[in-house]
Amino acid sequence: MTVYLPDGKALDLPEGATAKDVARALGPAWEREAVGAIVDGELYDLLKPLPEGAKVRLLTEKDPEYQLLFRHTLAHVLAQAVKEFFAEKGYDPESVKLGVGPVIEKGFYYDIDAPEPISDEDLPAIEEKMRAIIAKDLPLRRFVLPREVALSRYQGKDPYKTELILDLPEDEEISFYQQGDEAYGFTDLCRGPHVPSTGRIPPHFKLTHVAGAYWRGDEKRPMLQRVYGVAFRTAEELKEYLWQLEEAKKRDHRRLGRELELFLIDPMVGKGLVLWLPKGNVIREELMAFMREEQIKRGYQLVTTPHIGSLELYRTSGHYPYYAESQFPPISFKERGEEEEYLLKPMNCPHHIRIYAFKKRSYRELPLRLAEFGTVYRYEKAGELLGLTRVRGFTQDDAHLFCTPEQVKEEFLGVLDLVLKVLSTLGLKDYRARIGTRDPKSDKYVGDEAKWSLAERQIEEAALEAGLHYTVEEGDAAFYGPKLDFVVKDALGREWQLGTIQVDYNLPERFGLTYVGPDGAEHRPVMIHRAPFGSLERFIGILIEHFAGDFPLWLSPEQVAVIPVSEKQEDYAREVAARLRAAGLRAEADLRPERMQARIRDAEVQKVPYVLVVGDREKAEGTVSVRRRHRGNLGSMPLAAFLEGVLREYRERRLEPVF
RNA sequence: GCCGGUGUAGCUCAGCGGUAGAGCAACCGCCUCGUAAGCGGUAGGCCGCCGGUUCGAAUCCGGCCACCGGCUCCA
Repeated sequence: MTVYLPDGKALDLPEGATAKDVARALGPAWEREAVGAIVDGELYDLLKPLPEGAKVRLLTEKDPEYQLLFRHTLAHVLAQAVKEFFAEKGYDPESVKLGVGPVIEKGFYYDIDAPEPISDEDLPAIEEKMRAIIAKDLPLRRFVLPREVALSRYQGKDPYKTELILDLPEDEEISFYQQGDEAYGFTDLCRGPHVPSTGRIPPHFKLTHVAGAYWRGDEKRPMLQRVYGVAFRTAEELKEYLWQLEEAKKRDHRRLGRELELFLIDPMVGKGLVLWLPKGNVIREELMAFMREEQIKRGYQLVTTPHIGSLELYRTSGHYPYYAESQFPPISFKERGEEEEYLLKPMNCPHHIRIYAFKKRSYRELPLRLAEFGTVYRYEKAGELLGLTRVRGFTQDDAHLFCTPEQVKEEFLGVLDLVLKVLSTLGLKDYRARIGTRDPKSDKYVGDEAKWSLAERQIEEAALEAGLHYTVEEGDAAFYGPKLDFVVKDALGREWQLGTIQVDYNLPERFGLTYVGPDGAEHRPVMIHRAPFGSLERFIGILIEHFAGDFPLWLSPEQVAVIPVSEKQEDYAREVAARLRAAGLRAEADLRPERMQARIRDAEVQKVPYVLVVGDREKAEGTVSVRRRHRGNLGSMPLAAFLEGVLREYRERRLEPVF
């Protein structure tokens, strides 16, 4: 057979040759250094036979793909170590059954059905066994078995592997990787790729935690134990990762929320229910004021609707009983003889729809844009709740745009512009856009296929026109329509959906909405659901982590702290603070009987953007000594000059300080 | 909801069968101070809740609750 090297040179090799043979042909240095190969753009190890005519580029430990190889092998080493761990406890190694063990972002995991729970305390012992396996430098071998033989290895012993084999397509090769030999080693069903021997795994890895994980992600199936690990090429990378993890924990919005007194989640009030403290509420109010301004500029009208609605309303919309599992149960008065039942509102759209329907609408009124900071309640599963990012009661910056089919694209683009304005105003650059489409195999969607396709096409066209980078994810649509979501990661790498724009042809149909067109006939409007922040709770949670608590001036709960050097300047400090407040700023004089240094420190720790230190000199001259958060003393200036600058920073919602 | 872990003062944590501790915060007092913690004192606890084992439980066991890490779900 013939393969081609990156420089175009052909290499003749015997049939069934691997990248290892390529390395050998290139000389002893390559034979020693090679760990894998890129074959026709695909990552191969040294063990898998090359296809005829392949373009082969060998990889060494310097190539980034090396990480994928040894992380994958580490998963196998982990599995072997866990089997040994339980064997030592007196269990039959066969009683440790294996699910899947893939490579993930910074490392790997393996899903294991163990005879008894694995706890975090077991990890050091397992890790030690892994290091021993690596030290033995067990060579890896790849082999292929016919389906029947492969099945017989696992049937009656390991139901997970059996199922994996049964689910492989008929024409797929069933490969195994063996490290070591029959006497000492481990063999796993695996498509690879791997490093050529366990000794090629750098020792810079660490088992991090254990968690339950349903077999194949299905909550109706057994739960396996997932052991997670991280692994890097160098000790520095591992150290850096662990350091970053510590730093990320300091940004955690739950921690900062308490330290900065922003919000409280009190079990006595109820889990997943947020109490906004005065300081956190400032952030909410500022964000709402910002959104109100933007919406009014863009022709929205504001409405207010109640927190509950009749069950009939949600039966019509389809939210009930479709989402019954994640709703607080209906409020019923049947025992008092009243038939009517209510639902704590899980969505605002039905209320807004009824506002649309309250009178006959003309095409001249469209698009009609109804906006509301609507608080909704959803009964999220207890184990899902997380700080501000996953709660049971939250406020959406919700709006529904009712328009003609012809107006959909323009309206969608208008909303997209608003979402991007929100993201840029807050400096959120690290987001991804995701178009959620309908999964044709699922029956959770309402409405006919033609309308779905139309809506999906319109979203994609608008996204393309706006030059947005996006991914399309099938099955991520709402039950009534496809959507464009903006997704960000929190400090610990978890993804959260913030803004969303949804095109909906179905709810107008279900509610029988119409408008009178220029032709005098009745037509069906289209709805766009949208929430640029998504939920204020989640959005602020993400903002806290994004800024690490160092909010830009316009969002800072306390914007200026005035600190007199000693008691002698208290009157001046009070006067300065009063002038700032009169100008609309959030300013306080700190008159506590602490040393000036201590009060400055407190202001820093509380992340107040500006501290004005005033002593005898400032008092005499009518100036203030300006100190910027994290930057230190900037020197003195007239109070009027400071005020002018800081007001500009505030009103323009600047991310960067003026001083 | 499921698997594993953790609950000690407002916060961070020590104590892990024998009368409950520290630092910070709070409160009181002294110091009157020039850009990130001045000094001294006082008070603060059903050791998450309920039950069990024990002469004796913060400590061991069980149940419940809350939280943490994942999984599942997310209009």
